[in-house]
Amino acid sequence: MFESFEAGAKPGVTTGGRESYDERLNHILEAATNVIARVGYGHASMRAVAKAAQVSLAGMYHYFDSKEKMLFLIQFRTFNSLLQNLREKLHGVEEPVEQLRVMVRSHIGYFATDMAALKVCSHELDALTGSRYEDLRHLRHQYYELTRAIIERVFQSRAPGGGLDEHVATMALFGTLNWLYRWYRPGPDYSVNGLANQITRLFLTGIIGLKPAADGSASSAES
Amino acid sequence: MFESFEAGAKPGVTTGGRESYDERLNHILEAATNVIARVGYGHASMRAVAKAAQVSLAGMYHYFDSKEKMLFLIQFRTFNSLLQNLREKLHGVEEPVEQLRVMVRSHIGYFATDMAALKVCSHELDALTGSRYEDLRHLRHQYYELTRAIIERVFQSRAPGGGLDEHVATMALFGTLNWLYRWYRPGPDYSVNGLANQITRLFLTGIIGLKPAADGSASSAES
DNA sequence: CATCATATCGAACTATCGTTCGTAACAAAT
DNA sequence: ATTTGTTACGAACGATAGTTCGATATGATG
Repeated sequence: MFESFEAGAKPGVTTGGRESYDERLNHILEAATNVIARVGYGHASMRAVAKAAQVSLAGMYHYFDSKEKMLFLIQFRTFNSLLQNLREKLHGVEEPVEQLRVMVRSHIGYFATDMAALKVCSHELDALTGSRYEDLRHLRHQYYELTRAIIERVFQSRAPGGGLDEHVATMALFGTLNWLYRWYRPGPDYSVNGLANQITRLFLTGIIGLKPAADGSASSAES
Repeated sequence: MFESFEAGAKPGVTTGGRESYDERLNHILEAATNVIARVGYGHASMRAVAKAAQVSLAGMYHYFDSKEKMLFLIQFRTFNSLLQNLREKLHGVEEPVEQLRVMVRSHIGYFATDMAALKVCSHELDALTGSRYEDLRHLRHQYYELTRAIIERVFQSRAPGGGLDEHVATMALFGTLNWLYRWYRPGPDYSVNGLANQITRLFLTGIIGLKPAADGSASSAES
């Protein structure tokens, strides 16, 4: 289904250089991520990426065939670790509301760790084409299904027959989370956990709803 | 404060042609909006816009100095009418919760009317530079302040001392609304009013909160 | 009719884009 | 030492980008 995004074309490991093949590729992709996050994929020239990565222009084409493949690698790796990250943190958590809190905190935490990568994944969704677009869509769909399943369990356990559309609710949450890159900068004002608690609570009970009981979620500050 | 975005450089009205200057400009901007919404500002070439508007490439530069100015005109006009639209619909509505409902319905309704324009305004926010960016930021800020004031009134009237951050709540709502262009297509499944009611309710009372009784009538959320 | 500003266009200019080619440096293997 | 495959780069290519220029057509004005 997926093309293996690095095996196959991957050359033998070079032990002599200071960096291995994978390390070098990561280094270039990281620089590319920052450039794309700053100026957008369309205006991010390969020359600018090469300069940021301190590699020659032609030298980059040793690691990927094209600019679009470069973007694909960035998005694929980011979405993969985002998904894997969420699955790990969800492990052992059974309570639906707590699963939702874990999901929100995981997403915001990942965003805080690598803002540039998540911005590229949120903002440049349509830049890929053909099979590369489909592969990414498949990954995104897994993330969507995981989240929607949590929301459905919250519905069933807390508000059966509530009348809210699960798809609308899920997309509303993704909208809130994917819009973070436009305004949220982690810092003392809004810590990751504090913001995650606020958004979770907002999504659960709204701006005039009751505060959910339990949970060590202090309203103004977090632990 | 603003540069008048059409006066000053506006030539005299030509009465002879089939279209006036303004009509012609609108026609070109409309075509440009559709192209940019489809392929993104970075990949939308002036040649593609010219072809879509059925104008020669050079002929477009009679209506604006540059590609960036073209994008500015699109965003400026869209945000202006979005803002004016909201102010009109808010006229005479006093109840905070109803004001919020009007705001959400107005935004979604505008989106349904001109999806391409609102997509361009949501997605190409950073493509402008310098004073043009500042002018747009000022407009967006007005829209933000208007919405935030409504949210604050809802807080005060329904959930005083609730502990939620107004800025977070406002940006969460904008995230939900600005993300619509990625998934929402108006139709029989989700009508504008239906979706607006769902999102308003979700924002007010969350996915497990109480359903607010009917419409503007007070739903006692205390206890 | 002559004049003038507006409106429009074909063609070309310059810059920059993504990409490729030929080649040199280097490490490991023969 | 020679071969081989990987890594890296300077230079250039063809395509396309935004923009400009000069000319033409047109309707209004005197």
